[in-house]
Amino acid sequence: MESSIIVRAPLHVQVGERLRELIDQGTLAAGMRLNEAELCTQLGVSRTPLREAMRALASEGLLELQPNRGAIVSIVTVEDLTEILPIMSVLEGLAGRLACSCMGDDKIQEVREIHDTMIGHYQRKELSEYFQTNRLIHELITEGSGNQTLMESINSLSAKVRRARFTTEMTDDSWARAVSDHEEMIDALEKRDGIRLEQVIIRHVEAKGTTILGVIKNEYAPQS
Amino acid sequence: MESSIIVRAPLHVQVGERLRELIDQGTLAAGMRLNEAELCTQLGVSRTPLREAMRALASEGLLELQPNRGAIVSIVTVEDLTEILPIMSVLEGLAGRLACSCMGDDKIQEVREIHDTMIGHYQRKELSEYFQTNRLIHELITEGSGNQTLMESINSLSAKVRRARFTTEMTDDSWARAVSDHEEMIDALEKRDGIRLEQVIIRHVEAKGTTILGVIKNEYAPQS
DNA sequence: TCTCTTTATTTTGCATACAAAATACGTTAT
DNA sequence: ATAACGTATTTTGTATGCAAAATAAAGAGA
Repeated sequence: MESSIIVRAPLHVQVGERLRELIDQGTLAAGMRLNEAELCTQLGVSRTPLREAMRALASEGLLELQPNRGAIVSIVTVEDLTEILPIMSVLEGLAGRLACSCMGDDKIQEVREIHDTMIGHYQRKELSEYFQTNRLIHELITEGSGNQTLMESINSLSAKVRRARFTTEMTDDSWARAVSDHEEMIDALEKRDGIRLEQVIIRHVEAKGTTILGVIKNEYAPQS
Repeated sequence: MESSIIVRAPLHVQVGERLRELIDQGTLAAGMRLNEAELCTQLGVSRTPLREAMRALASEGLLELQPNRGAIVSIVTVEDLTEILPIMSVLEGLAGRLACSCMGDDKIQEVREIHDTMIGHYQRKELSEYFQTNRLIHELITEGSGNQTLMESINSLSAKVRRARFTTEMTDDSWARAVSDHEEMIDALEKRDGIRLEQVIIRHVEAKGTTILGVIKNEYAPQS
């Protein structure tokens, strides 16, 4: 009787995860062509599992397959973001509404603590830490919806937004507004006011989207 | 100089489409195990393109891959529908809101015509034709959003709902309500009142969801 | 008769080999 | 020098073969 059998995941799954990492961390940059043979030697696998993994990533939108011409790391365009952000908005809103019914008191308490931590980072102008805790809050609320499908949808879209890699520098004004949104969010969550939380999140994410798109346009034309 | 070169799609793509059809039409029933060798002879291809196609379908959620144990046609459970329907609701709502800004007058006119046709089917109690035109309206509005990502999300979820294959028999009451919702929808669309259209669609789809889930529960316990 | 073990068969996972398409390169002609 | 053609090389697409895992089957012991 073996007690610790390590059932290692199929190769193509491992390869898929590895590719995801490489894309996420930018080693495989957007627009880059993927050479199968090259990747094979690099990952130490044959073409079959690599290709299977690539199909999977392609149908998730991370890769773009060009018939007889290989695959490139898909590029997240401004147009893509313009499409994605409104969707994120209503989906995260829905997650918030559901979370108000589904989350346990302890989980809400947890969000409250992270929220307070985030406020501290805001007051000390610790941008990076602020973003990290901010993201954590959104993730906890998404999880809190208790809706697996919704989580997956949001995560998939969220990954694309992150891959866009814009330099997010907020103005004092938009930052203050974001924080005030979050104050209202945690309040609505603690009162389990789903409708209100949904509205606040929708507004909040829409504003965030506007900021992002604004920043990106500036990057395209920074001299203006 | 060849003028009509038919660039036939890669095999694995063709296979993927064929599998999708087979699953959609129920030839490959939910829960059914897929034998690679069997499918290969049946489709006249080797295992490699078949397997690649299967990975792709799996990451779209149509198949479920069990390591070393093959693939089964994924089963859409009541829990899945319970998760999916609220998402459909807000996504279709968003599509409606966007459609009010994006659709051309001619397209709206087209929806109006189909709407009137649908009302005719309702009055003559032509259930099947009613559903068909109903679905067409929802699809046109989704398209009308001009948001490709949103369309894909909705279509993907919508496909799962359809695969659940419940017997949709509406009561006179819920049918009347659905029609009245549609009257309000076409009105809001023609007035390009995005906010109102969004609200109506959300309510409408939620109600449809309630009906569906109700019906399914009855099927599970029909004697009650 | 039932259960557990052992063996045989099927089925999946991976690697390799071959074919076809696309790209790169060099040559020739204008 | 440039453009166009043809060849060589690279790269992708598909098929097949072998190994490992899972399932089915058969047999031995209780």
